[in-house]
Amino acid sequence: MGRQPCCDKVGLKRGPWTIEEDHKLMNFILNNGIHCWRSVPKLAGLLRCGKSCRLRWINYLRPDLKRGGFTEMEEDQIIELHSGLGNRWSKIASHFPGRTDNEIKNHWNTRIKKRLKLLGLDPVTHKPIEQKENTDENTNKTNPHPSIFGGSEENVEIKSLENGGTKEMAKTEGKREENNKVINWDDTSELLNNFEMLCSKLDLGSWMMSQETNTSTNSLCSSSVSMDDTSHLSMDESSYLQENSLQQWVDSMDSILSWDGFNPLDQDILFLENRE
DNA sequence: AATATGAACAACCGCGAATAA
DNA sequence: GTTATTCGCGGTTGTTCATAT
Repeated sequence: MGRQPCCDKVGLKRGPWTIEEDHKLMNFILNNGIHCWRSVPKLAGLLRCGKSCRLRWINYLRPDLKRGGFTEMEEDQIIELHSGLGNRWSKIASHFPGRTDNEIKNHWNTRIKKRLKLLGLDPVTHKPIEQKENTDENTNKTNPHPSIFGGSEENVEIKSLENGGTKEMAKTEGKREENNKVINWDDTSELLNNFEMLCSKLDLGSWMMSQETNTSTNSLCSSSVSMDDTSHLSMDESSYLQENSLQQWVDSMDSILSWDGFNPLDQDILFLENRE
């Protein structure tokens, strides 16, 4: 007898998320927080499994996500961390606030790996490929994870790929099409950035803190969020600003994400109104 | 213009760890 | 201590888009 599936998959939706689903999940989590992923889809009115909701939130909807291509500095740091940590992507991601383990893993597999190969380096061992067979036995005894930044021979300056990041940026900032409905992703990105900006000044810290309290052992995301910026606000100020900016953001998201035939989530709006 | 190929990234799957009962 | 449940992680696959032929 094998392991039971994480959820009853009968009647559950799979594949790419629609804007409406994103909207529902985002609204639910911002209003209620996360207590149990398994119950999230049911309570949020989604035909998805909890695992799928968690992944979508962590990798795509989290307000503190940093989008866009990786900088040269970030790439170098990833390579260095990988040489020491190996494929522990969540550990690596914890060094990059706003980046997800999935994002870093994808970037590694599609770009950095190739770069290292072009430079004659083994992406797994970070050692020169030619000398791998000859030196494996000796080097493994002394240094199992030699960094490419270590010895003079291996101290290779890693340059970004030609046009690095530009394609990704173009893609991210371009149009996003789902279910034959096209929206301008610029607007949503901008909105998320605005919210992030608001959060950094005012409220995200409080929200995250409430999540930490609520979820105790459940970590909300891989990356850590600084609480320092919220410390100067009194509780009243902070919660007032939090509710207002959150309301503004949710309202803005309503207008951006809405399309013909899309019904606003009355329940969620009602919930927000009742909080004031 | 049509087709093939490759790159990038979102999403899924299965496993192990942590926790609850 | 054992079993069941849930979560998080890493590997992998599927889909979309851009570019080459």
